[in-house]
Amino acid sequence: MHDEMVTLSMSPRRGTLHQVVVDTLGTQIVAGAIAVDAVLPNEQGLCSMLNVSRTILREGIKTLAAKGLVEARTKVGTRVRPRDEWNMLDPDVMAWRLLHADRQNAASELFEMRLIFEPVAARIAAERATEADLAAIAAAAAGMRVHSEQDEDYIEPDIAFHCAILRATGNQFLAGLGKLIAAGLRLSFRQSWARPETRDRALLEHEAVLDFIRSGDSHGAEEAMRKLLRNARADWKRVEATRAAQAAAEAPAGRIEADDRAG
Amino acid sequence: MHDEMVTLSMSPRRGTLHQVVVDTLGTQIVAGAIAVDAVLPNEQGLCSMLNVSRTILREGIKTLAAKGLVEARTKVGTRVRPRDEWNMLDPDVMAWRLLHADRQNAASELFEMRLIFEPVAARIAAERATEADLAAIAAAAAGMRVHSEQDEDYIEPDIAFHCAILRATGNQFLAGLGKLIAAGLRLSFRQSWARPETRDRALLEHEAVLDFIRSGDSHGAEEAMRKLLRNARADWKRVEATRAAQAAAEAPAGRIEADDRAG
DNA sequence: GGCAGCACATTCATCATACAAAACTTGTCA
DNA sequence: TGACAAGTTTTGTATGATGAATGTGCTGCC
Repeated sequence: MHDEMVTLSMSPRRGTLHQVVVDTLGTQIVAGAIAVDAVLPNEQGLCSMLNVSRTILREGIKTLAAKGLVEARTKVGTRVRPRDEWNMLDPDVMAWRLLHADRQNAASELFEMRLIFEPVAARIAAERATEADLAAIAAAAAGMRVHSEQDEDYIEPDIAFHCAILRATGNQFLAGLGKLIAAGLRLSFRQSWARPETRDRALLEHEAVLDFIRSGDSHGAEEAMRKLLRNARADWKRVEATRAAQAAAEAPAGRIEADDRAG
Repeated sequence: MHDEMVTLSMSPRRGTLHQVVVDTLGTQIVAGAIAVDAVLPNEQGLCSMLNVSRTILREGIKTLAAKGLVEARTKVGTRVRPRDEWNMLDPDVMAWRLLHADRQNAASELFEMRLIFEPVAARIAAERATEADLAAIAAAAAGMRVHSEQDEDYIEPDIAFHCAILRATGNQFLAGLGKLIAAGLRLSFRQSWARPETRDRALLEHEAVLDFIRSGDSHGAEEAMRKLLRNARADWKRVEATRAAQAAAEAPAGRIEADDRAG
């Protein structure tokens, strides 16, 4: 029937068996290890591959179907849907892209998205934010300042800051994008602020956005957020380039393998 | 334990039992008939309410969990998650909002989203669109012109037009927004172009966007798309106001009920 | 030889039952 | 009064059986 073997590299990640099934299959599909339009092995086959019962397998398939990755049809089997149909805005799908495949593209596209809507969101927040919204944004900024020394705890208030602004727009679709940003920051942009001076600059930029929003200066808030994101993207690109250079130096794929510890 | 009874108004919609479970529970949750933070009846209870086996019920719950609506935990039961956690960008969740609850808010927020993203997408498309992208956009515009007489067939090429532009950006997150727009247009904005002159104007506006993109005029494309969407939103608001007035006239909730057939 | 219609086989859809594990509650004991 | 342990409730997991749908191939007719 289908020539290409589908082999699954088991990776028992999180707790429940359900999660293992979803993560394993989701990762493989997003990474392209199971090609688009390919038919998965039938239920019995998948059960023995993953060492789970049919109950669990089917629940996992239903979870993937809910995210648009697969479609089960009687007699024909469970087929991977075309990429256009995937719910790219689903946090899990994005996480699979960021973690196991397509990392650079996904991160770059996420920055492009953020540059489109976050400045506008900051502008709207400056116009509409309630006292409670302002308090939430201010609290997040304060949290960033408190944790600006240790880079580990720095990220959560950063996420909270951006989510609070999105929520302050009152638009639930915009607020929903916060989950994408959170996943992106947690999974991919940690290393961006490894350097203290980067964190310091980012902190000031965040506080500037807060001030503009608090004073109701919508244009200022928009521009401040745009500047913040442009700089964050530049930081990320620099780190990414460094990493790529290191990777190229460490694993030259059979080419010259000396010369890499020069100044 | 929890005082508030959870009663389910059965509504066997689409084909499979799984769909019935997901639609029924999803609708009730989004509509607020099952409150946030409420615990659903246990599996046995839900099974008898919905007349399905535990297998099907659990698969449905897993689908809802994949969209962030509920969370099942041993011993504590299946709880409706806070609204912030819902995947508002999931097409199904948005469809439930548009169809059964919160229609005006959802539609209005969707227009705000579109006004943020689509003009920029048109600009990017003008810069990056490949020949294939241009062909797809042009074909959709042609389809609109062909079907500009019958308002039924008008909507699909309209959807295709906007999706093609989003896809032409090469950004898969932006492309993912296409599914939201498609659902919104299909479910909520049909009546906007009931009048032929509205369709004619919209057609010209779409063709203008196409021309700007084709000629690589990114600024022009952005502005043309913005104008298109502003007008579409104005149309929708007018129709919505008319509908609201009619509803108020027809069901005056015990007030005066004559005087409504005056010129 | 080609095409239409029918039987078949495969696959998911659904159901029923049983046991395991987890967590909140309660009761007991120090 | 506190902590610890047992019990009960709920979801998690496994298994086997039956039903429905559909692609495939065969058969027979034209």
